[in-house]
Amino acid sequence: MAIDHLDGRLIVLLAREPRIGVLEASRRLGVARGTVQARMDRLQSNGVIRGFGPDVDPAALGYPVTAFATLEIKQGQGADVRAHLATVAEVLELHTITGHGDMLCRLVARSNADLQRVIDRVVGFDGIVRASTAIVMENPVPLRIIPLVEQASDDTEPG
Amino acid sequence: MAIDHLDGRLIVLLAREPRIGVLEASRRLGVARGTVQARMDRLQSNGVIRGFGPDVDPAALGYPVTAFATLEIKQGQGADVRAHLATVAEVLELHTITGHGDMLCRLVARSNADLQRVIDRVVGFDGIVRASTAIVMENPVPLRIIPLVEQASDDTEPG
DNA sequence: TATTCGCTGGGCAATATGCGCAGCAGAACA
DNA sequence: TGTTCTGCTGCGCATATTGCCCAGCGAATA
Repeated sequence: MAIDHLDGRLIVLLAREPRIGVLEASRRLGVARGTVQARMDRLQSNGVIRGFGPDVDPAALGYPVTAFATLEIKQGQGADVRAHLATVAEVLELHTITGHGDMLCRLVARSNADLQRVIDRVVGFDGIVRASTAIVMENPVPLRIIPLVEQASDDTEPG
Repeated sequence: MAIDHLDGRLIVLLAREPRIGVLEASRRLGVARGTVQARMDRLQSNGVIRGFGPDVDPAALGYPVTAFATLEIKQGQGADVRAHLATVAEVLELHTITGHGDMLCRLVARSNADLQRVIDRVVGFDGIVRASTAIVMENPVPLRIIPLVEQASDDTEPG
C-alpha cells in the first residue's frame, strides 16, 4: 500500500517522461530492469497507478471555459440526478459533498455564452432544485500529484 | 485545433489501452503506422494531448479523504496565497474563481481528522480571511474526458 | 494544370520487450 | 544458530517494436 522511495522516484520519472521504456527507466534509476518491471506491476495491481491514460486538454478541444457548479438536489432524487449528469459530456466530474449544496461538479464549455447552455442542460432536470456556478478565471495550480507522491514516499523511507 | 474522427478514435484507444504501441494502434485503427505516428505527434504538439503521465490514486497513497475548500482572500494578497498553497502537497489543484477574489482548491488528507491539519495548514496564512470546506462523500463521475473527446470529434466529422 | 498535403506500404538497422534462469543478501522465523 | 522467504541482480535469447528512410497516390488547393 505505502510506497517506498524507489517507487516514488519511479513515479516521478514516469510523470516527467511518460513514454519512457522499462529498460531506460532502469538505467535512470540505477536498478535492474526486472526490478522496475516488478515495481510497475505492483504499483498497478496495488491501484496506486490507475493507468497511463492520455492527458487531454479540454481547452485544446475547444472547451476553454471551466466552471464549478454546486447543486441542490430534491430529496430522494440523487440517483436520477447522477445518472442524468453522467450523460452530459461537459460534466467532467461529479462529487457528492457535505455542507451547503449536495453535489459539486466540474463543467467545461466552448465559451461563457456556451456555459449557459451547459448549465441549462445540467439543471434542466427535475431533481435539481438550484445551482450556483463559479467560473474559473485562473488555474494557478493545475491538477497535480507529484508533490504528494514525494511526500508519501519520504514518509516511508526518510533516507 | 479541432480533432477529426480518427483522432478521436486514437485518443479513446489510448485511454482504454494506455501502454499500447504505435504499431498495435495502427492495426486496431486500420490505418498505416506512419499515420498513427503523425497523428500522435500532431496531437501532442497541438497540446490536445498534454502527456501520458501515470494516473496516481491519492487514496492508494494513503490519502482517501478529498475535500473542496472555498477561500476568501484579503485584497491584494492573491499572489502570496497562491505561492503558499503551491507549497502544500495536499493541495492538488487551485483555481481562482468569479465572486469576490475567491479561490477554490481541492484537498486530500489521510483521514477526516487529518483534514483538519491540512486545513489549518492551508488557512494558517495571513492572506486568507475565511475558508469553507466541503468533504467529498462519493464520486459518482470520476474525472473523465472521453465523452468530450467523442463529442468534439463527432462535431468535426459526423460520418 | 501544377502544387501541396496526408496517407499508404515497404524496407532497414537498432533497440526494447517478455520470459526464464541462478545467485545472493537481508529479514523473518523456528 | 540454521532455514526459509522475499526482493534485487545480471544475464541470455527469440521476437516484436521503434525510428527513420523512401516512392507512389489521391484529394484538395492555388
